[in-house]
Amino acid sequence: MDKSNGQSDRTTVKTSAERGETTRAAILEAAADLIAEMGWGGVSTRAIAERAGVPHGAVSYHFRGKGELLREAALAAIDTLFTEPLPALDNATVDDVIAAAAQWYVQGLTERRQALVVEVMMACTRDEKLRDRFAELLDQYRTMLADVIRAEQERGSIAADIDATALASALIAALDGMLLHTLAAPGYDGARAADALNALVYQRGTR
Amino acid sequence: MDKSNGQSDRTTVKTSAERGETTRAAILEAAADLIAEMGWGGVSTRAIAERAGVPHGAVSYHFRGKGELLREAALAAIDTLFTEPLPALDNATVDDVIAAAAQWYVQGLTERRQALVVEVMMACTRDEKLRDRFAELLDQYRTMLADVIRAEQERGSIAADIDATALASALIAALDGMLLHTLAAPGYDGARAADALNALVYQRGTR
DNA sequence: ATTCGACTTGTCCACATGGACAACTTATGC
DNA sequence: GCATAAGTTGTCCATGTGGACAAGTCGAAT
Repeated sequence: MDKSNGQSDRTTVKTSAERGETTRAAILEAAADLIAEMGWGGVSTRAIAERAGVPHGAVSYHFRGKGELLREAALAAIDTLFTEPLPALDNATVDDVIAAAAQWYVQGLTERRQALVVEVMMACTRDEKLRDRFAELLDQYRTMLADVIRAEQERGSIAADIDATALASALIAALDGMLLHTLAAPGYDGARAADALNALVYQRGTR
Repeated sequence: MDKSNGQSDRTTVKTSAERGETTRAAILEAAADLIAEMGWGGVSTRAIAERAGVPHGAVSYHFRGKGELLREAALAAIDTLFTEPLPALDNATVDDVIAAAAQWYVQGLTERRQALVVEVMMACTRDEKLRDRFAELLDQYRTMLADVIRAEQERGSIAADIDATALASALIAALDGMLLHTLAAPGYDGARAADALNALVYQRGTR
């Protein structure tokens, strides 16, 4: 992750520790890829190893088991996936958030990395450890969105009599739902749904 | 499905055809259960057979393969799952739909049958046949919701300058997203999010 | 130079999986 | 009655699976 050398290719010889870190990272990334591609339950450690370009035994060495590997890979991937497209949410508006999300869906339709998000949420249903750790992440994002909403309510662009936290919950759900439909149905027009959502949010504010 | 006898127990002897239909139905129901429980990729034909109370070989006999079985089971289950809680949408309001959905989520949190919906949507990502057939269903529901919205717009309870179809898309996504979060995060307050959604939809209408 | 420890690699195993199928039971049409 | 077709059941097999592990490689510390 945070190595200071330019070379990161697995074949480039470095210290043991560095080499280890590199293959470990490769395995994690391959795992995240495959979760999105095949679904949480459709991933095999062998497929992960193959995609990462390492022998199957390397997985056993670096991770305690499949569950731990998937959890770690998924949470790391989601964190970067969420942080990357929303770099500065400080002065953002709900409008920005919705737009960023919508654009992210469209842009990412070719690579299907976003499916990871839904896969993780469904996996949370069956994996308590994952659920606990993901809940933290989620709460964090919900709180951030609620703050954005409150700021806009003070500015008057969003009706003040709507509970900001509840609205944040509804909006996050709506965005994830749009992601879900975008992934599942080829004909789903996410951008148009996003516009409708925008219209709902701002219809009574002083634009 | 449409048998006229009261007895439907598998052990009760009936005609060959009836017995066949019964075990077939048992397999389908077990399959739908297990998809919701274990995830699309986590289901095995053996587990299905065990849950249905039939020997493993029965699955091979009644279905061409695992994929066909899962598809058929999932689509049938979803159809009843959607139709059942919304019996008469004819004179319904958006309010009704949101309320019904929210209540459905809470009620169903113990049995986790709703997870099936999300599992199917994710499976659509990887199964073209399933995607095509599910898209029809989805389109049907979206159209119905759009009609409800238009009716309310004529009555004036929903702002008329919002595109009904787009709003329907956004609302369905929001509801599915709320389902997703309700399933994944134990602390998620779906009812409150539903209220916020309601407030958004009706905030400018003449209640 | 030698030892040491971290990482790698290939192989092994016990087990689950999906699917096929032959041998059976049993209602139904003749 | 009896042949027949539909449904059932147990068993078999090739393949995939997760995990373990011993032998090997190689740089680092002494």
